[in-house]
Amino acid sequence: MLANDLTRKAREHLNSILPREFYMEYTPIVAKKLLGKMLVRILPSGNILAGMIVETEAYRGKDDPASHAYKGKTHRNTVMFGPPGHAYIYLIYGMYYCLNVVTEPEGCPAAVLIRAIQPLLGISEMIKLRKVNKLRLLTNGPGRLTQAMMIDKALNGVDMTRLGPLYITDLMTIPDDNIGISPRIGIKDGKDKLWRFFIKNNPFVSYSAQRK
DNA sequence: CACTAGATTTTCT
DNA sequence: GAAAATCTAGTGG
Repeated sequence: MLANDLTRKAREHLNSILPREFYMEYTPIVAKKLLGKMLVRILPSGNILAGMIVETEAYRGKDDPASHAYKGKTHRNTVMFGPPGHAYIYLIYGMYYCLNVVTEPEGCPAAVLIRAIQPLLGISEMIKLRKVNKLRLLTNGPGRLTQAMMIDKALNGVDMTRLGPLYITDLMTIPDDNIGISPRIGIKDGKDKLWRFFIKNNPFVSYSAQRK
């Protein structure tokens, strides 16, 4: 789709918020369904930032050794045990934040990590926040997109099914043919599970070698 | 483009 | 005290 058409479509869908039921299903299914949806961030200044989700990973509970919830509830992962549709945000490697959406019914710990987006609205603002000049490096990684959208622990627990500082809307549905699947990135255990999903050949997917 | 060392600090054992 | 769902900047092809 042409860049101009995408931008117009983004503006048209700013208020088509995904309902809580969207997140109730088995997490890998939700992770796949989130491709093509739009992450929207309203800054304290009122500026609107938005981008299409192009890469996700599913994390579950006690059947998933890669998950923060594998060994039960802790202070950090409490949100994962709560109702679906809320933001689970944590600090990784001492300096970057990762954004997840909680999935599956309350009490069943699980979430989808949003690994990359394609910038659509507020791009110049994102460039200021990230201090990079290359468009491709703006939001092609979990730590990068949170920096570009001013997302940190202050937003942990936010309900993303309501209008507010952070939410997700329906932009489009990606056909199965255009979806790539692989093991998750950056984990030690759980590499046998194929729970990473991405839009094939999209330049904003993290790691160029893993884009097909 | 491919590969990698080093940064940095919360979280849990 | 060790590990961590990462990124940047450096080297070399």
